[in-house]
Amino acid sequence: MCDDQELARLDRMKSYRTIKAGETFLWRGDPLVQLSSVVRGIATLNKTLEDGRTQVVGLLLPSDFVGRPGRSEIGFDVTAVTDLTLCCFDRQEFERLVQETPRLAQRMLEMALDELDSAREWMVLLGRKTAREKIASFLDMLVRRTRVKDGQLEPIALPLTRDEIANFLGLTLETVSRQLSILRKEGLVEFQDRRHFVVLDLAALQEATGDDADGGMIV
Amino acid sequence: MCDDQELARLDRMKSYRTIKAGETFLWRGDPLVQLSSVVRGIATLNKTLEDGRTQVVGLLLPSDFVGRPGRSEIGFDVTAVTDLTLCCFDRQEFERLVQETPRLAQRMLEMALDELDSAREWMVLLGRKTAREKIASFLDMLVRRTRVKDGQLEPIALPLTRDEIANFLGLTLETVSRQLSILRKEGLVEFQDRRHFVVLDLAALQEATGDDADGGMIV
DNA sequence: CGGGCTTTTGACGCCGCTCAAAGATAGTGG
DNA sequence: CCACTATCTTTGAGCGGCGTCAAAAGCCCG
Repeated sequence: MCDDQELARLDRMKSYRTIKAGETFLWRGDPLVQLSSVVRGIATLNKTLEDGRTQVVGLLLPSDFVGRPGRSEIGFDVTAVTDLTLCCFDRQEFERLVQETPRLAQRMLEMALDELDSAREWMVLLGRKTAREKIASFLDMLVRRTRVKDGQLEPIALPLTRDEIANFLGLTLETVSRQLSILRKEGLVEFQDRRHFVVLDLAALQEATGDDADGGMIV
Repeated sequence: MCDDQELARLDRMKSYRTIKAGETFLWRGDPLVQLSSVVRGIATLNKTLEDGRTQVVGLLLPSDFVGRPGRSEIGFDVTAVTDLTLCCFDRQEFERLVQETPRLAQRMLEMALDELDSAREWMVLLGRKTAREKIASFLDMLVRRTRVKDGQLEPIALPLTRDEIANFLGLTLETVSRQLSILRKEGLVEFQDRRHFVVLDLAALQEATGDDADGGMIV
């Protein structure tokens, strides 16, 4: 994340923590005593309305930051989607480090602004896209994420259940399932099992996102 | 925004610009040469899909920042809702200033994280709330914003047209109009003209937002 | 007074939600 | 190895909220 003797100091104050899949380990409103960053696994930031409707407002992948310096309360529930390993720091000590380390603050700023851009792209999806476009956008995002490593048409992991995807896209799990079936029947994608798919027609998939050519997720 | 001799330096590099209501003055994809902050008026960050559907992804009020340091391209269209006055800085010079001024970076970080929290609250609204709840949430946000100054039940300005509200909430202008009429007929609010309203029953309005008691917009 | 714009209201249709049931899949214990 | 169960997923039928299309009403400004 940074490259200096600050790393050494970060090193001394860090500790590791593991969480089992499915567990919500930070709750909105609780005091925020530790910050952390994801080492391994996937987590989501969620908010639930009083009647139980849930929206995922952030997806945390390895290297992503959890919690926010300069705030004493947790703003959103955080749930482990898979088994999770975190690298934790004491919040106040970390804040002190940020104050004394200009480059760390700049790096944090950069990360926050990137997340803000992603959140805004996601707002377009939530507010204006159809179910089909939402699903296509979601798959396209996964493709862009994994394409870096893979050559081309490798099978891609679908890390979330239908229900979790629904809460991510502002849909119901039934609609997610139906739209995935439609894309499959149209030959855009193919499933080897329910958690792994291959893109057969990337152009058509991106066409189905509703975005203009370059306009995909920044994520 | 900051309090030192940096201010003096900021002062020397700043210039003012005015934009007329309705004008889109920054376009997605254009090179980002100037950063600015809103002095007077209201602007929106928008993204438009290829078929014309538009989503407002940010509301810019006086003191809010426009553009983002560390990126060379504009990420979203920016439109003046009212007549607008901006205070502009050269981007590269501002970035240099940020690098040399730790406290400025920390302040920018704080602002970015606050915006990120608002964006996430907004994602819940866009993804999960009904039209009625969206409208109630919007009015409630305006109330919270203006209540600071006013004692209590002063008339509140509705700065956007029905169409702009619709693009903000992920609705159509007709639905916005209908839901406002319903809230009016139910006696929760009263309109003196189409751009100014009074809240008659704040408890009922907040009940209608769908949030739990404390859970409103952070904005 | 007249023309353009915003807003309201109505009628209707469709997309996605709800309710329901059956089909996969994985994990567990006999 | 095979029930047996719990969980996840698929698919269907029906409905309702919100979008679409259309027209009328209110408002601003010349």
